[in-house]
Amino acid sequence: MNTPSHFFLSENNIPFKDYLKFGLSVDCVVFGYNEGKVQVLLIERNAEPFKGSWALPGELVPMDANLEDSANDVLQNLTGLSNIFMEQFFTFGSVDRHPAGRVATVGYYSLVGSNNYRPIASSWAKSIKWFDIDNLPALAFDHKRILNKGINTLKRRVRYRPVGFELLSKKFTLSELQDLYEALLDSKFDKPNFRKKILSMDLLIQLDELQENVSHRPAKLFKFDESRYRLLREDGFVFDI
Amino acid sequence: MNTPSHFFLSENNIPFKDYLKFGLSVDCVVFGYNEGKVQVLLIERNAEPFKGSWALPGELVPMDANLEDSANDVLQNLTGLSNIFMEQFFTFGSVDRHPAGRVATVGYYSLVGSNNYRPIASSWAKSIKWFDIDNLPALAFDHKRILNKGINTLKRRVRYRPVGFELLSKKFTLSELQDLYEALLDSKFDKPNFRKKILSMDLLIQLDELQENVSHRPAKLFKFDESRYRLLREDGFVFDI
DNA sequence: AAAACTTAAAGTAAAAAATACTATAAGTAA
DNA sequence: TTACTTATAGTATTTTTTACTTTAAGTTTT
Repeated sequence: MNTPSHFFLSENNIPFKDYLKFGLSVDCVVFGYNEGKVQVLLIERNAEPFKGSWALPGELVPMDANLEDSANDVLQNLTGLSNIFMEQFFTFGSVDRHPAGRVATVGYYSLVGSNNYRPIASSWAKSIKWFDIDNLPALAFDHKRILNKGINTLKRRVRYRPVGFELLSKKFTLSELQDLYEALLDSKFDKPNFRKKILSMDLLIQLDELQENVSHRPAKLFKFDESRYRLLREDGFVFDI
Repeated sequence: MNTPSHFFLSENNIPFKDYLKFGLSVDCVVFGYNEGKVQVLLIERNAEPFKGSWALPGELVPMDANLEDSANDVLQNLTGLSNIFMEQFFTFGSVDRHPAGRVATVGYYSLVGSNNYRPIASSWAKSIKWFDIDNLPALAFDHKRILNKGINTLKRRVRYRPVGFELLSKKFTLSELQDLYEALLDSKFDKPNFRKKILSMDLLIQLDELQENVSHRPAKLFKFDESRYRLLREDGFVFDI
């Protein structure tokens, strides 16, 4: 552990092949949002080790797959969706984190719009379930640590990138958006001021539609203006809430 | 690549052992700061592949070493220093990124105070050299991409964490601090306003010492108040410049 | 030793942004 | 029609940011 290696293989006596003994996996923290609560999708393991425990969905990366492809596969199998927002956040590689060998795992988090998912109950997990992030079960491996890091990453990034929008349906009201941000940042905002701030960014498109089936004055629906966001970003604009 | 694995090994026919064929390495983006320029430490490779090319310092992670330990070793061998600020930023794992096998690499960046380093010229690299980040040579492997991602990470994080201080000597003047931030964020600040902003954070301790050997009025020296920063952070304070 | 020069550092005024609050609009339910 | 709920517009106050001016404290030049 004190001899540098792949640049100076001649200096030690360990052949390159002896370094190719790692496993590599991806684990996904899949966030959702429902009824004012931020949630995360967990599976109940159907295989040893930790059979029967709750765990993050993930897989060992196949030798011929890139990391993002592997993470996307996990999500696709879980939700039936592709093209979901997904971002790497940290890699966990402690020597003893996996009981069966040296396996490092790359953590991804993804955001699933509340009406857009359909968790697929399949044979490869005893069950799949959404958990509120403030009421989580015990988890297999070091998944608790991974999940916590994922939650912290989301809470930090949500302030400086418009990732929040990904958690809502395509069309949403400003109150829904505000509720989400209040849940994510655990704070309260003044309603008129929140409106002003969001609208002044010029990132929302107001639709010619109103909320339906509500027992009060219906709110206008908006959608996120993604192309405009890209444009603004090129000019150095930083989303900030 | 379409069959999830380490949770449901029974479902496919690939034994666990066949997944343990990855190499894992760490690569370090070591930042320094000198004469108004942000710099990075590169080595000239002394082994195949890419012998003679410039590259990021790194090593294959030994089977019994944690990632951070491995990254620390690299830095220790390179600079003779331990306890340097160091943070993981991204993991690169494309199928074909290493010509000799499937090797994923975890990127770390570290910040070295300008008077604190002594790059160690040793046998394990033909040479070691600081490069200004706006004047970089071609690099081995996918190290250009790793380096760019490291630079972008630094430039983003420097706004919200007081990492900038790590790049200066323990004692510094406000003008030096301002120059550094101007270099990192590539912008100019008004001097009196910069002073006010920094001092109002209450994160600096003013020393009873003045700058020396300057041909003009000497400035007061300050140091970063780390314990106070930790305290403030617990109360939810976020450094922001 | 005085004058010129350079950078540090304090102060002040105007502009902009964030915050707190009030008023009105537009729907449903009784 | 009235009460009720939430949306949305508007306004006034406070705080923060930005731009600029002045003074201080050293070195160098003549």
